[in-house]
Amino acid sequence: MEERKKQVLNAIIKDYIANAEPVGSRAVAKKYDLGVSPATIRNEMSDLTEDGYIEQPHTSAGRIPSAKGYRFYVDNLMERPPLRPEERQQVRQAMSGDLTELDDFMRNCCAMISRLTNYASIAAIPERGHGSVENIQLIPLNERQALVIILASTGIIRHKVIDLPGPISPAQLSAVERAMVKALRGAEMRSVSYELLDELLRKYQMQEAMAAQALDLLEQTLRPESSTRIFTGGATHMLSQPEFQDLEKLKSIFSLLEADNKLKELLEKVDPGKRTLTITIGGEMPVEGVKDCSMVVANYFVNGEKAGSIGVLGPTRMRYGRTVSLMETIAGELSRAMDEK
Amino acid sequence: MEERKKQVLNAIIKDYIANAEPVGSRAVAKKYDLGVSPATIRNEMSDLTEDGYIEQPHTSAGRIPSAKGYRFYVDNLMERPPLRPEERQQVRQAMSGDLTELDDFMRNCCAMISRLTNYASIAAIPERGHGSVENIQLIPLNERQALVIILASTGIIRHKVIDLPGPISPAQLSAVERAMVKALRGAEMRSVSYELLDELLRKYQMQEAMAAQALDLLEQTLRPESSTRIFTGGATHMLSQPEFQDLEKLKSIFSLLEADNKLKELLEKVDPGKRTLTITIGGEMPVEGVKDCSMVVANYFVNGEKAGSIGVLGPTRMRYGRTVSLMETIAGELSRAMDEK
DNA sequence: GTTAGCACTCGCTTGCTTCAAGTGCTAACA
DNA sequence: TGTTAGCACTTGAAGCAAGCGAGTGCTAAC
Repeated sequence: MEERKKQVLNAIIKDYIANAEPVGSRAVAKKYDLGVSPATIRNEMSDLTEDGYIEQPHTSAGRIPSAKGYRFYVDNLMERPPLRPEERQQVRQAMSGDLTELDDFMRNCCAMISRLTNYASIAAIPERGHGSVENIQLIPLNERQALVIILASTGIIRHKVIDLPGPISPAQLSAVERAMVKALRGAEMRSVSYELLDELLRKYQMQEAMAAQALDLLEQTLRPESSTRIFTGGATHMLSQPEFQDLEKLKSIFSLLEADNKLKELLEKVDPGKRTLTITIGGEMPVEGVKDCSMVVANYFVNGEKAGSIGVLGPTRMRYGRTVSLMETIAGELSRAMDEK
Repeated sequence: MEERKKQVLNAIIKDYIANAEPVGSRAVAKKYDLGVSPATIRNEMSDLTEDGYIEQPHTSAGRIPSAKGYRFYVDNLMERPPLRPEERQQVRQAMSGDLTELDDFMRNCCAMISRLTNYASIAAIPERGHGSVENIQLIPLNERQALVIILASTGIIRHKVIDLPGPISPAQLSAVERAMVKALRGAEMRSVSYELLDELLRKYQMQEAMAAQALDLLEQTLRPESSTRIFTGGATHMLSQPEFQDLEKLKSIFSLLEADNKLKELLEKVDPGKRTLTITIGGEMPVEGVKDCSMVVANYFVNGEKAGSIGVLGPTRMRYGRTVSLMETIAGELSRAMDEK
């Protein structure tokens, strides 16, 4: 694409992101000093429309960016302004929270993101946690129930009340506990599975009955149905976006944000995978009802392994550059906070 | 109030709750068979308007109930239809969830309420829990941190990672644990405080240094800042209420529902106290921004002591009777579920 | 005390006009 | 050949008047 076309596209997108109103040739010529007249801009805009980068809501209106236009902008034109000191400060503060109360920590993190971006935020953490197993404790509650506590190397604690397969004395339970610790200390949290434990326990030649009990315990604790925990924040901000004055659109956005399983699916589908960050724009969104939205999702890592993802959901008219800068910083800080311990 | 006036008021409120549109004299005469003509109804309506039970949006419209009208309705006219079997079934199912995972249980409970009412739901549980202390465990994580686990008689488990006042060996910690259990087993959860523990520990003549440590532990665990936990659900339903098509109203409702501390305050102020249930209507609402809303809040009890509250937030044009029936049932079932253990 | 009748009020809808923004085309210009 | 000025044209939004209809309040008769 010729340089001037890029400049025109850039001007249109910047202006539209700022004002949420169709941009005319006159406005481009006036505000963004390209050294040419509105008529020339009009010609460029006509070309850009033909190529699908911008659209006309109706004949007598200016142009608005299309999904393709945003995509080009994000890939080629966008600047990534560094965070301002006070913003960096807010990120730091959220990160200084107590990691052992992970739920509160993540909720707080979402609140911080929404405060800084004015968009909705979504975070996912794997239920099993990450890092490696540091300790396992089995605490008898009564004859038929016990509390399993797994301490991860990240400092995060998982706990779950489980039903015992049969009456087990505290002494027996403690023997099971010792065997489990021996077998699993140092293992990767995410790799701790029914199968792994089966293998390990056989290796350590636990007696058959006890092994079966331990397996059952662990399976209950790590049951896959609760494989991801979802947090959201700042949905209210959506009400203030001029493109979401339409109640129907709001309904579909809010019902998505209230449905954890749909959010799970969404986050999985837009996951950046090995990369740190991914941007999904409008029609690229993999679920219905939020085709007018964009997402910026970042992964964070513990020991080089993906530990979770966190993102923002906003209108396609999103301040991409700023949001990307923020999410990159946050993901980096999150990785650091969890690695450190 | 004369019988016929009551009938007219009842008819107007019922109709307005059902259709969300001003009710005219003709409609009342036609749909609700009072055996008199529209003209007579008009006279009654004129009186009711004068007395402030109903209002006219403008001259040529019908009447809508005022807050005073709703209040009279709720106190004198309202019927409380029993739950339908399938509704009762849904309540039962939500109550059959795992109480030890109290957060999930309450979230699920809120979801059920919102599904049945189509209003937003709010629940508060005291962080300290209720019932009495059944067991306390201190688990060393490292030299400077330990995990405190408190098992309540309700079957609910509280846990918290605390920073130790100084390096304590596992043996020492276990001595502290034994002393704490001895001192506190059977005590009321809500009464477990710094002061009580101080007294108890002295009685049991723990050595000074260890007592100080134990006190510090417990104080951290029961720190008052986290005194109530709030859950919400079904905010999306508000978007479908015809009276909340106005974005500004929605904003104030949603921002309230996102602010846990404001919800805490709200629930405290509308608390039924000793009674099971309270209804707060429109202008009676104690916080700004939800003066167009009503709330039905119910308490549930463990051993005759208030254990928490749960309620719905909807438009003043709420189906009060139905909602009251539902909330009474739920509060009853909640009390039962927590008492049983 | 109740009712029929009727004039009156007032918001909502419809259709019309006007306005302003912005385009696309053409012809002139450098 | 690329750029620009000029201008006719399109179209949604805003403003306005007329007509409609739901509903009222009053009066007089029952």
